[in-house]
Amino acid sequence: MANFQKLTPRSEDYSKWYNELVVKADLAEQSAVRGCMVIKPYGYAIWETIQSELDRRFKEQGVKNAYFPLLIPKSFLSREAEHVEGFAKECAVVTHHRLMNDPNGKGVVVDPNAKLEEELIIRPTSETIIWSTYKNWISSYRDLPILCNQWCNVMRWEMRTRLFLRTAEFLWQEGHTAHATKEEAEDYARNMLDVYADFAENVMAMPVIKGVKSPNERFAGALNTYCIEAMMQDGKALQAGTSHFLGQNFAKSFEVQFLSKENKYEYVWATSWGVSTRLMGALIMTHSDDNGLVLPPKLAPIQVVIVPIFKKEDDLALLMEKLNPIADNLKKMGIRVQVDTSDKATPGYKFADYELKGVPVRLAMGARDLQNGTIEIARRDTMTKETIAIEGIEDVIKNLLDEIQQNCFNKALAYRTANIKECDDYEVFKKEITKGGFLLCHWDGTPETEEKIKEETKATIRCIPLEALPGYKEEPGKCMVTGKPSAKRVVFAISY
RNA sequence: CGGGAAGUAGUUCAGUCCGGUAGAAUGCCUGGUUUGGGACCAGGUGGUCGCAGGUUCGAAUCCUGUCUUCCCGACCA
Repeated sequence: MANFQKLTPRSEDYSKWYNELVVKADLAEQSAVRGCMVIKPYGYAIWETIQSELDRRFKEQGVKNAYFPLLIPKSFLSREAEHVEGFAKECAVVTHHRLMNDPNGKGVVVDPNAKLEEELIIRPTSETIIWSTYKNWISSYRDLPILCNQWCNVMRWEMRTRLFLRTAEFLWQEGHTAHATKEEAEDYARNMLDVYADFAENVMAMPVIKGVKSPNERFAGALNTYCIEAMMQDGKALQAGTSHFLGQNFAKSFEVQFLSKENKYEYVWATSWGVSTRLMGALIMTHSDDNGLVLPPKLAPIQVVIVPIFKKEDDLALLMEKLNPIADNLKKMGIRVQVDTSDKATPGYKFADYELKGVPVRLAMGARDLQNGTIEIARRDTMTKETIAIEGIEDVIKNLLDEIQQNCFNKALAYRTANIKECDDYEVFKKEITKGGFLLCHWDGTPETEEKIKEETKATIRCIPLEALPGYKEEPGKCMVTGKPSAKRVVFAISY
């Protein structure tokens, strides 16, 4: 244990161990550029898996990928009043297009003669540039719907950043759709929420609550914002994905009209939806433990690692005679396998290192196993291991991966269930909310009450659930603050 | 932008109060012994002490200024 420098989380100081874990796990680090992050290769491999799984689901919905410009003319952003209000405070602005040698001989300076006539904004989101483009793509009802998505980076100059959860630059996908009718657009926004929820629960093994944002928390320029909310291991809420029904706001701002079957000009209806590298933060904070990352198998870049334990080259050769066929069979079954034959680290070091990286299943074989015809199989989620016969190991592993995937989800769901309570008394609420977890409360539906609660407790309405949570009934009641009537309970929590 | 803290080896930090040869652990390199849970021994590499002034025979240490980072608020996917 001599070399094992502090990885152990001080659970009460979650963000600190989280940073430590991530850096140690070779996922990402903060770069010299304020608040931007460097995602290291192993971390990026996780992001690539997220991308490919989501992309497949988008395409099933008829979505096509496209790419739009990084720089947005300042005037575009100001076309939609609420939108600019929401983003103006966090925009990076390009003002010049050239550098020159410093006349005083100190490196380079901005050339004052290269000032742009109109400043350009580095996209914080692409609604405006995309809608200015859609104007040229749409003239008839036959052009609709347009279902586009782009994978890109965006920049929001936040006051304070937090690795993965709120970096100045982040990677994401943003979908932007245009529809002929209100109903179709609303359905689409709602439908995308289901795609996100399905991905979160079945791929990331992260239970989420599907809901609607209150007007206060709504996206700038949207009529309705759907979201999925997840609970992290410290009881705080994290918004993991959003889908917005934008109405005709952007169509009107950018003059996007189409000629209907009835030969009338109408404004198109819009949606936008996105998830970001924040999902990587969600992944880590949902499943990881004191030993490092825990990855659900469907997202693990390495699903099975095989570690031969040997002293000499000859021993390794004997072991590989047994291990190579296993590795080959697993690969044929579509399982991502890595065999670590390196002699540069001891087995103990390798074990700990793959645990840090969250590899779901580890196989180890040494001289002892070779004699007995056995192999050691260890699972990351429970940190248990057993020695079993080599025969039929492939099927055991396949089943085990499924079981681990399910167990990750069950564990997270059990934690969430244990930390959700109903609350009808505001004084009790004030105390309970500081302990973390979600509180289901009645709310009178007014922004004033929500604002008051936020000021007094820092808690916000995470969402108004679309359906009753498992084990709860949807029923009317009275607002816990004002006593006014409420149709159903909403989810309150402290959020990231 | 308010309130706090910190900048010293690749990394984590000690040394600063009370000025006097630049330190530890870890990492990295070499050699040997090891290898079933982050091995051990020996040797080696590695720092304009954030930057700029000032005080002093002498500054990592004292003084002034400045820059940067982190934490807590306001803002947010």
